[in-house]
Amino acid sequence: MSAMIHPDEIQLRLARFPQLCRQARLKVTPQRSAVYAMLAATGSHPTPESIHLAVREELPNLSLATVYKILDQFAAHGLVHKIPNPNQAARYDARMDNHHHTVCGACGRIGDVLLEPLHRDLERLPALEGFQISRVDVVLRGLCAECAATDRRTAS
Amino acid sequence: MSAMIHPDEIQLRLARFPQLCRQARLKVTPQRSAVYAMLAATGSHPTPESIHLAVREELPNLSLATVYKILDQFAAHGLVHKIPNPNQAARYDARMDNHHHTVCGACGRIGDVLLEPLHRDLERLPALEGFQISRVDVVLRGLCAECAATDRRTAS
DNA sequence: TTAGATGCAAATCTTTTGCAGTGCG
DNA sequence: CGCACTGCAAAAGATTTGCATCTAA
Repeated sequence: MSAMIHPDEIQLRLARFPQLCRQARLKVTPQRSAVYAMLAATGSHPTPESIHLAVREELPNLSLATVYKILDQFAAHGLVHKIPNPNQAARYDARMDNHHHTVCGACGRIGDVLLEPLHRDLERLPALEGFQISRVDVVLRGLCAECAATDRRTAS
Repeated sequence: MSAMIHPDEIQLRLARFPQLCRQARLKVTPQRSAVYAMLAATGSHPTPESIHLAVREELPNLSLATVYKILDQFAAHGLVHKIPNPNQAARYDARMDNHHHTVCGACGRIGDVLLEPLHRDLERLPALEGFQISRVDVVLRGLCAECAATDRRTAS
């Protein structure tokens, strides 16, 4: 379930970064570059905490508060995707296509699912009564294949 | 968008409450009854805080921690539905049919949307790779009809 | 040059926990 | 009567904020 990312894809994202910042009127700082690079390179969905930990190896003075600020700005300007997580640290990723998430209730792992057709269907729902959709978040909760297997074995 | 609830529907839910508790092996306490009654009677999606405030008029000693415990248990046993809200207090409702939510980015109001067909479609997605769905949360973010109108008027 | 960014520490907000006392079944 | 429940206060996270200092453009 955890996506492996093509080196080419990473390069593509990094190359686009300065331009994305300019569009968002954000200055290109070492901190922002490092955070973005870390996110662009991973297929996992790290928390601000773990992003901080990882980027700190390169920028030892980077503060957690700054990571939060940077992630918020990135999310607000559409550079990254924020996955709010009930009563736990939020998760972030740098994929910006329309994809959604599976959350395993046992191991907590977050996976990606493509649900492209969903958006088209949703936009013409009469039940929306004039609501203008700007983002659709779909979270599928349950058990990932592995935990489901363990569960079956452990079941009383 | 905010649902008006039939008095009959409220009665139906309340009548079912003791039975639901027994199934969940939860004792029927005044606190639990009051919290459930409050949720069953409202079409809004109150926070633990506002539930506490409302129920306190009837049970002045009710503590917020208890409200949290009760809501968690209710949600765990399927008596109510928890809507986790990014970096804000969670919201709860007592409707347990398969419905989803719109969140207005301007006024914060939460509305209900019925997306019954969605579940059937999701369950047979190959992309899930063995993931067992137990709950689907769909959150449509954007602007409600009223805020969208205001927005258009206020736009630069 | 200067508006915007950063780092630190303290504050805030939501939710959880420990524990003694209480009450439902 | 016993175990589950409650209330209180204190703790635990996650995230935000104030402010002095820096730095990208």
